[in-house]
Amino acid sequence: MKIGEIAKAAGVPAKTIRYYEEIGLIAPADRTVAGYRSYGDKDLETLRFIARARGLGFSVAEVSDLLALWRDRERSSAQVKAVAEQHLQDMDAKIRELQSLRATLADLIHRCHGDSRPDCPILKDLAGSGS
Amino acid sequence: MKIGEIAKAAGVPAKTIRYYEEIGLIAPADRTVAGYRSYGDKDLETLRFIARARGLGFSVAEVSDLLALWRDRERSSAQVKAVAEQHLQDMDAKIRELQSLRATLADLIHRCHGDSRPDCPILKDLAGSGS
DNA sequence: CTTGACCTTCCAGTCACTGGAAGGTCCATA
DNA sequence: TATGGACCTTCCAGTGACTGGAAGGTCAAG
Repeated sequence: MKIGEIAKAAGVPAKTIRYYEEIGLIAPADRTVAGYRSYGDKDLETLRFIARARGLGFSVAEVSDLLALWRDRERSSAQVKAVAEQHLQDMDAKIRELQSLRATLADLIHRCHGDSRPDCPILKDLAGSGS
Repeated sequence: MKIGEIAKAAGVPAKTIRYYEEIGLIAPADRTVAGYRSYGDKDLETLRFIARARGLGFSVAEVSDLLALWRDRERSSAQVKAVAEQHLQDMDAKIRELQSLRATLADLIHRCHGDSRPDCPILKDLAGSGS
């Protein structure tokens, strides 16, 4: 496969694949005589793995760890679980933070009548007179 | 005030204040004879406003809009509310997305026994054999 | 007069791409 | 055989919102 084909098959832009190669997430691809990158089915599997892991919000560094674990027949599932659980904790922290901010903002919006008059609790609060 | 003082007072790093000036979020500061930036109480209020709005998750561009509205005595509260509501919708979308990913990940983790054996549903799913 | 804390500018790096320019390759059609 | 268009290549720059660090200027205290 050339890069455009594998890109379509894996659902990852060709540019991103070159980028992954550049940062060492994937191995440098074989080249045709003309210098075109050439991929096989294994590369497609790898890219799909990466795409799924990124889609779950794992960072590229985490994906790199997961890839190594994936390729290691000797790994323990505990190792994988540890990476996933760390990520879950990060997600939970982020969700909690967003929910807390959301609640504050929703309250501010609720208290703003939103008409043609200039008086606005949102600005008041941001200016520091609110709390 | 010099930049270090206002930075401490506003709870914003001096570097960030210079950055805000550079991108035009705040006006260029007055300078002392020696070339040091010099700030007054109004600048402190502005920086605090910015810090609070950024803390609520507004982007710098949104903060810029809110600042303009804040300084405009003729603005309607409806204008402010519109900016805030847009941001609330963005936050809601992000929270929903994170929660959905979190649920998928939590399920995967739950199904992984996490012992010394290599068998792991997390990797299986990422490899595409899971769904 | 020196020390150390502050200030200045400028350049580079973060993260994970994305866009675009300039040029090479390949294949089908006129 | 020429040519057009779709593909490929590399390299450089930009995104958002900072952050770190180097090299050098300024100021007050001791």
